[in-house]
Amino acid sequence: MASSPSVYHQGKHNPFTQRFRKIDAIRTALRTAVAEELAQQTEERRRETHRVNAENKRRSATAAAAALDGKTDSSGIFPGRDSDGYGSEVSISVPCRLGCDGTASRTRSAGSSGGRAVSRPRDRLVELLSTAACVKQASASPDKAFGWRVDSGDGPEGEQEGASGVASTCGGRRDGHDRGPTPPPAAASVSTESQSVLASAGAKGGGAKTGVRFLEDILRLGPKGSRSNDAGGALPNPKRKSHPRRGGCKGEASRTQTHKKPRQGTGAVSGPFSGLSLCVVHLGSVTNNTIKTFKRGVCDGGGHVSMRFTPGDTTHIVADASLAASWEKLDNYFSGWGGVDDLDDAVNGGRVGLKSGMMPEGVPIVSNEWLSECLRRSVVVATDAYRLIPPPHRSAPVAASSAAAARQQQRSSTPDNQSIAAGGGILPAAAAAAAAAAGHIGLASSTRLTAARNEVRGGSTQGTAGQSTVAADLESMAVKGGFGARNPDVGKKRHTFHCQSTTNSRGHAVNSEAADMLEDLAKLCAVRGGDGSVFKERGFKNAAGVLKRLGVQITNIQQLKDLRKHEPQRVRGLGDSVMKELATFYEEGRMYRLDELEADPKLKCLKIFQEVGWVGAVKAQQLYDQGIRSIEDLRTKGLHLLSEQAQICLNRHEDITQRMPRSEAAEIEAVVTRVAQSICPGACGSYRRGKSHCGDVDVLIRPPEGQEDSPVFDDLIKRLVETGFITDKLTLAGSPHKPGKSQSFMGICKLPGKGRLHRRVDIKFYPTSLFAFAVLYFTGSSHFNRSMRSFAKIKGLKLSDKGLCRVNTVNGEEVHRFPSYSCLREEDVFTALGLEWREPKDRDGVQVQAFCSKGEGGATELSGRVVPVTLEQEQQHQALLEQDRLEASDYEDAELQQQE
DNA sequence: CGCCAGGCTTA
DNA sequence: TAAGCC
DNA sequence: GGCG
Ligand SMILES: O=c1ccn([C@H]2C[C@H](O)[C@@H](COP(=O)(O)OP(=O)(O)OP(=O)(O)O)O2)c(=O)[nH]1
Ligand SMILES: [Mg+2]
Repeated sequence: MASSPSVYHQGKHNPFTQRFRKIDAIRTALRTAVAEELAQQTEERRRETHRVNAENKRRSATAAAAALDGKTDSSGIFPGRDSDGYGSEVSISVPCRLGCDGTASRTRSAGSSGGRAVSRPRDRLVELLSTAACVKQASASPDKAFGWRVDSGDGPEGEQEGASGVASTCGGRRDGHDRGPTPPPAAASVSTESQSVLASAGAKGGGAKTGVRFLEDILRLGPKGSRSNDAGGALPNPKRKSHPRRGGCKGEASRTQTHKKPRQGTGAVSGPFSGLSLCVVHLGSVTNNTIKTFKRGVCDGGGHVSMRFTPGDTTHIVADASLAASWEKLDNYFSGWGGVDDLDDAVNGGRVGLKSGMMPEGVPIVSNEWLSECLRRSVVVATDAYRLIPPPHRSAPVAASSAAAARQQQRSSTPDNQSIAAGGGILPAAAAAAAAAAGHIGLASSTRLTAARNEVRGGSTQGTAGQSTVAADLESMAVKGGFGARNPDVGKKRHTFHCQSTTNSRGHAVNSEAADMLEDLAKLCAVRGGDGSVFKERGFKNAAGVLKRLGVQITNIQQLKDLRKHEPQRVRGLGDSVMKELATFYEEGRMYRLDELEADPKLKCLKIFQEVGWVGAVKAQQLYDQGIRSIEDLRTKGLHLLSEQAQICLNRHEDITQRMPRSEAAEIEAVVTRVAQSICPGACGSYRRGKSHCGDVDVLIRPPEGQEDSPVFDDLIKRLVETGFITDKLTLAGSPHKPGKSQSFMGICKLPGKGRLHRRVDIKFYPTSLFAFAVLYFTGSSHFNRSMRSFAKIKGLKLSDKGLCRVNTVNGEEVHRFPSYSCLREEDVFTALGLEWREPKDRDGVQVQAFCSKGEGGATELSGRVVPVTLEQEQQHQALLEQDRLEASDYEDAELQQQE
């Protein structure tokens, strides 16, 4: 039924925007004279700033040098320098508040000993984070390259002191073997960065192993398996029935094929490709459109093409040739994450082996070129020249930590939801501060947090749950098969899940083929860059979503045209441009624009380049212009063309382009929060939204109670670096700590032990007063954020991670900003905006609630009440309600708000 | 034809 | 200021 | 690219 057209996706289709602009002007006029004046001043200040900036620029190098003088920040990592005086005054003797367990005091001493050793934390950090050297070394010897230890001659005793101090504090139990049964082969050469870092750290005194032990201690997954907080680990997974997908494996693909294709019954046909049953891997340059083309050709020749692997049936696996270089991707692909952005098991209850489950031996893996050749010549060409051979050693995947991981697994939903009655929400800043001081910490004190976290959310176990379903027996196979083993908690099932893919019984399996193609189109728009590319990308993406959510299988362009005429709401977002593509799609199965873009070899390159972090459309084009054509080229001859961050990302490319299973994100979160003394709500981002796989881990840290200004963050990062957990720094902002300011670190980390991949991690710190805004922001999704901010905007407010402020604007330009409302809890922000609370899991761009809706595909019915499916609907609704009030009270509303 | 979130680092 | 990222 |  009522599908849920997204009112907001971009563009000013918001009916209230315009109207608001009028109000905007009026309101502005009505603001007090004081405000006006202030605004004026602000404007003046702004100009002044510009002037000064310009001047500074002129003084360029000299100025920069001058700015830096006095401090030792030669690396420039801490642009904040000492001028503010915080740097050298930071006390690190008490890094954080006491933990709740006995370890607190020990840790504390660790902190202080480290502090003593490093009398100038900032300089230390600078040194530790100095990547220039790392990068340089990296190209030389990748293995050790990223040892953070830049042996700038600084006090080695500082290092080791720190390290040994730390070690000793944890030394409560230090038994003999640290590393446990480390397989002898390659143990030395394979030593991870963290080890090497620690090794060098400890070399002078403690010995590497002590250091290593430290991290393991933090993790509590040392050899002895001493674990920590697990109490209710909730390991056993409720077995979940996977509803056998309905019918034929041929979703709509065949449907569309029916158009032109006389394609008839399967196997019986005898053609050049009869007997061929291909499993096509949707990765790399093999796109939806490619697959479609393959399908068309092979099916016509009597063969069969699927994206699923069917043991005993599949004769060949076809994958992008470039995957041979990064086998992890294939591995990951068959481990269960389809690459299909989490329709999410978190919601659907586990999609385990989306593609298949695992990958057995014996079936040849061939490059897509083979298939192209076959199609071109209409014969089955010999595969010899096209075989993709897996690397011989495929190390056994890490299974060790999975138990711990599982324990962590199910959290995500957070504390701060319990709605509070009235008064609680918005307080004047002063009152808020008082409240906070009085202990009324809105957003989850850590205890509250843990409690809340432990409650298992609906089907969230599924990461583990899903697979447990049928999985057992494949375990062995997984290991020897060499393929999808890496992720122990990913399901493996055999003949299960034959059909059926990304959606569950209900709703949106519909139109997915067209939708997928539109998404590819979106991607290519982004890759190509240029003016408005972001919006084109979103435009296509949005259109894809609209189509998927339509709830009706479209087989004919006329259907859409009719809808457009009679129920325009349902197809909002499908404009002329998209309709044109859809028309050809439904008529002949092609989107010309897509074909064209995909045929462009340059775009293929650009797309690949842009998979590297910090390489965007512009840089990619430059690289191309320089004759670079592949990642390999980039590595061999293009390094110097890349920014420092891009170089790092390139180095870690194969690892960090993989999304990680939720369980691993949980482990990473655990390390960070533990080192930080659990002063935090933990991971946000996709993790908090309950996704089964995360692109990175976004950890939020808050000040310990009563120590608003302790340098927790710097301390945390320092330790994570020393410990070898953080292997690379991408950006660091806001260090050293300044009261009331946020800080952030973006970098790369790696869990200890073999078989681990490097992962992207973002760590942020916000003062208590901003915390609610920070959690909201950092939890996302980005679409949700844009949407909410957009909503705030039409109400004359500006929402960001730094607060929610009333703003005065003139012609859309901000002219004055009032101080932020105070919101102590995430929920308060919703309230302040007049929006209903939304669980993190419901903050993904789209629908999602296949979860609660047992019943329908469209709007959700929950306890008799219709719940808006998208924020946009909510907005519209709210906006309508608000409209009158806004109009009526605009005047006083304006009054109501000024102090400054 | 203007707008599409807002803030931050790096070069 | 542009490019890139969250 | 879609919307108002
Ligand atoms: O353009 C953006 C990108 C991100 N964010 C916020 C929301 C997002 O959830 C959070 C973390 O960003 P990230 O890129 O990690 O996204 P994610 O939602 O965590 O997804 P992924 O699993 O890809 O990390 O930062 C934005 O507000 N705007
Ligand atoms: Mg993330």
